[in-house]
Amino acid sequence: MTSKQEFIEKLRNSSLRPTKQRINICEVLFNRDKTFHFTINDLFILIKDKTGEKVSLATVYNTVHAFHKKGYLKEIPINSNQTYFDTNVTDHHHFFDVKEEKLIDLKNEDVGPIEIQKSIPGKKIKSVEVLVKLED
Amino acid sequence: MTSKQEFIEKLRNSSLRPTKQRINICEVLFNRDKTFHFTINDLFILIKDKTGEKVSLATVYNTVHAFHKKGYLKEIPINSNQTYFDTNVTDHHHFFDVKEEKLIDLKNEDVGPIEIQKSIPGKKIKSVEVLVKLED
DNA sequence: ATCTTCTTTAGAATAATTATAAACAAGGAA
DNA sequence: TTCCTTGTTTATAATTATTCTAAAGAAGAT
Repeated sequence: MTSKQEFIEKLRNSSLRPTKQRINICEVLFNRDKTFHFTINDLFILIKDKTGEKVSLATVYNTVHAFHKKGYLKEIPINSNQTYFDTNVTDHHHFFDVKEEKLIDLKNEDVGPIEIQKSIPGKKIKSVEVLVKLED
Repeated sequence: MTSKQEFIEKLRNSSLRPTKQRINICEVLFNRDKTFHFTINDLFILIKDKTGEKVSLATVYNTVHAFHKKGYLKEIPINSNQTYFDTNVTDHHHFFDVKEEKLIDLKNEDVGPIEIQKSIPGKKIKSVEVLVKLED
């Protein structure tokens, strides 16, 4: 459980002004036990439901992108009509249940080390992500 | 090099009528040495350039989806504004050069075997794909 | 030839995301 | 505090990839 005050400091330290909207979004996103997978629209609805205050859709987009840029959110590479984000920014992988359009975390141990044996001159590896699609 | 006649047979065997448009698309997609990564829009433009005949955008969508369904194309999971497809439908992985928005194949040997140690009751694994993002 | 079914097509509809520009709020300086 | 600058929010419009629609056209069977 992170206090409102801690979110304010975290935002300040990232040179993001701690607005009411951003603090609300922080509380919805980061006051959780488990990792959270969401789309912008999921979040938009959740904010209203959980905080009782409405934040405009544009602000949700702005804030999620700002948090992503600062490294507080991770974008999950799937082809879906909507973009998925993850509050777990550590190195890890995903199951994607194609039928139910649901993401499930895979711990790094569940996948084992992945050694990339090829390299591209002038480029370095930014991330290695495994997506395991599930069917019935 | 596959002949037009062979494409016609391939289409018939897949219960897809061999129309002029589909044959043109086959020639653009499958008469290649190397694997080919593309977006619908890439392909739309290429068809005009390579065959001199225009195929409507809707038909390109229809055909690519039909080929995908039949297993002649693979969809590559990246978050991009456009969906990427691959003519290499064998089990393999990708580099994605984020800056240049370019895909590069990774052979299975370049990545090594991936053992998924976790399973979800009632679900089976459909595919395992690794995406390695590259930066400068 | 004729008929049925599948396919193509242009254009409209949809839906996610981004841009715009005006109102507003934060934080600093006086 | 009050003023000022800069960053933020907001509703709405614009953009863009993709899907839908319905009419015209082509394939294949009879």
